Amino acid sequence: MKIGDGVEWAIHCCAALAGLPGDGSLPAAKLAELHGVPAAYLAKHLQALAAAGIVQALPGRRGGYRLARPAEELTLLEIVTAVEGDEPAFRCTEIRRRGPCKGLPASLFPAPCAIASAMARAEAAWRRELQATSVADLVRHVERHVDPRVRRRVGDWLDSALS
Amino acid sequence: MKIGDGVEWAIHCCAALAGLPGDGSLPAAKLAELHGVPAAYLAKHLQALAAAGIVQALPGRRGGYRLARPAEELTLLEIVTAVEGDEPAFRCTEIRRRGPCKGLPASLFPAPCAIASAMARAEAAWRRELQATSVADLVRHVERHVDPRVRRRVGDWLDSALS
DNA sequence: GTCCCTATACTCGGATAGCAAGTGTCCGAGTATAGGCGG
DNA sequence: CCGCCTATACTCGGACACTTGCTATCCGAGTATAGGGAC
Repeated sequence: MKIGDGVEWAIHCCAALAGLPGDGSLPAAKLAELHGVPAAYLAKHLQALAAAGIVQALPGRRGGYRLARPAEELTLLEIVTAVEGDEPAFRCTEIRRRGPCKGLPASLFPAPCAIASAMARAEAAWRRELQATSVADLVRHVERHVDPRVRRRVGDWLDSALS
Repeated sequence: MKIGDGVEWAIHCCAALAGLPGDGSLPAAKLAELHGVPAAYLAKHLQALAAAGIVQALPGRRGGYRLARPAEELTLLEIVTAVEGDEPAFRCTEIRRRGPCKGLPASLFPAPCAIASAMARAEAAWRRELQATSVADLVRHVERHVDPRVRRRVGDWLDSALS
């Protein structure tokens, strides 16, 4: 089980966009430079975020990306789902119907497999926890717990990038 | 994010072994036939279960696998961890230190990244839920909610396999 | 009849190919901007 | 001086290679069993 790097990049990008002043936007190349990741590949994930309605792509010269909705309403679950897909990690292949039970009518297996149910419960708990954190929470955490010198460094870089 | 098929097979195998009478054992080939999966590949995952101390491999002619511990003490989390590995799905690559913050001393980043913390909380909730279900729970569920005709079919097959 | 020995057949275990999905990259379509031109 | 037009430069969007890890398979090492033979 492995979560792709794109998820981490996407969340960091959303947090950065949420920290921009006013309705400022940032192009993919700048977001990649800010996080030190390949620009072309990050663009791929930003497309996924745009398709999911999380960020808004502004075309043209001075274009870029900005959050499509307030950071307060944007949960980590939405970002993870947009990048990784919405199908569950565990997929029951109904192996209980294979082997000696092959050929038995499907009506004999009404309830879902107990294993699939348990795994689904676990994933639901995982999603619930991700939904409890919003991008605004991340921004607040940065404002409170990140060293001022780091914030200053990032702020200066953003000023030069936005000009 | 995707969980390999081997996890589903491993849990089904543990449930089947837990349902065996007395200290009976079942070889990998029979477990594969019972579940309709490739025997050689299932053997690979059974090795992982044996290495983790979940099942016990009995060598020799009449050998096979049996549970190494009581089904009541065996949780789904242990099985999933044994097959998929114990490293977390989300791994923070510390991209906050790259880009314009590159070169800043590491002492400026004492607390873990808020994103990594949130993802870790979600995974902890996932593990907690998996730990709440034991293999014995699965067996009980089968005894209560699975159609008697299905249980009969599997029981007959097991009798012929154990002889 | 009992014990021992040997050959066998079956088991697990690790080392070896194949494939799919994630990873990384590129170039083309489209648009807001900046400058130049005409009025 | 003001408005319009055009060329430009920058943006996003989708199509194209590559690498890692999961999927699938095989053959060799080891052992309990079954049978036969000697006592």
